[in-house]
Amino acid sequence: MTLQAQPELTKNQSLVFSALNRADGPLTAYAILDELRAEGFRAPLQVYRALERLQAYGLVHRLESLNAFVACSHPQCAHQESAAFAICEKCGQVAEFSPGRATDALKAWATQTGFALTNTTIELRGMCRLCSGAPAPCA
Amino acid sequence: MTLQAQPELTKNQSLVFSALNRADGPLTAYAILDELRAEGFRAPLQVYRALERLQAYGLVHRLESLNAFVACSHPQCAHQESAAFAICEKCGQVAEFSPGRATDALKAWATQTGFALTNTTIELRGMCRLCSGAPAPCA
DNA sequence: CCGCCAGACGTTATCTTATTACGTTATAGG
DNA sequence: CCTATAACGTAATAAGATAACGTCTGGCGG
Ligand SMILES: [Zn+2]
Ligand SMILES: [Zn+2]
Ligand SMILES: [Zn+2]
Ligand SMILES: [Zn+2]
Repeated sequence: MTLQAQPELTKNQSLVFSALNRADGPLTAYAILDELRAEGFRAPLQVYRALERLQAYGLVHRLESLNAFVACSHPQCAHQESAAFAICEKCGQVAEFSPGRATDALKAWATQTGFALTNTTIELRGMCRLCSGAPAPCA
Repeated sequence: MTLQAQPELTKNQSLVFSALNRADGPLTAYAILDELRAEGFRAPLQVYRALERLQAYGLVHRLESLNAFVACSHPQCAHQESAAFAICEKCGQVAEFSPGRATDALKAWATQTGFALTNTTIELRGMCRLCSGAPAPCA
């Protein structure tokens, strides 16, 4: 994770960050690009460059299993602890949580094995409470 | 995961599976394709179709953070338990292990939250024992 | 003030990864 | 034999990510 200090965001970084915050779920880089064409974005690299910084600042997470990005749910805590995500396959909602005990278990494995752990990806797939409780898509 | 019963493999499935077993690390779909051009493979879809089945049979895993695939390290056990992977960023080796306690913790979170969990992705990044112990790349 | 550097930016082209669409072949059941 | 199903072959295209280049800015030493 190795979080970087966070200077003030540049214009492009702010635009990308606010696009992610407006969205009610994860966005792909190209979806962000389309969101921001009105603001003058023209090329994927503008999005990827901003995302790279935002991730380094801990404001944005990448969902590996979706090739998509979400704004951090609790940026204030800068959650040094690795984050985990529960992705609803019905409605697309993503819940971010802190997998304290799971991370501890993985760290223990790493220590035992001699693996120098720098980063952990945890992504859960399934259905959120609302979607699994009712047949209709959740609000 | 929902593992499927495993009938005998088709020719293409066998070829893809053996390519993954020959490799000493994960392969991308296109790397597999190149491996198998000599055997008559011509198009990505031949690889993706075989991978799809092999994953369903539990013989192959996809590494989400690499967009790559590995043969299962212990296919005999059909590890209903979700697998976890430790990826060395120096030498590229991948170690598969059973994250029992971590999975338990994630299941507990899901139960508490009302999330109907079907699948868990756990991928660790860092350096393997050999690479972090010695400056030279590990054997 | 001037020259220089580093960081952000813009643009194009290209590369990698994955899927859609459609037609063919092999095979098992009735 | 007829037909349904699964696997296969091929071409085209979509989706995701990066390389390579040049420009523009603001800060700083001289
Ligand atoms: Zn977060
Ligand atoms: Zn849902
Ligand atoms: Zn396995
Ligand atoms: Zn290594």
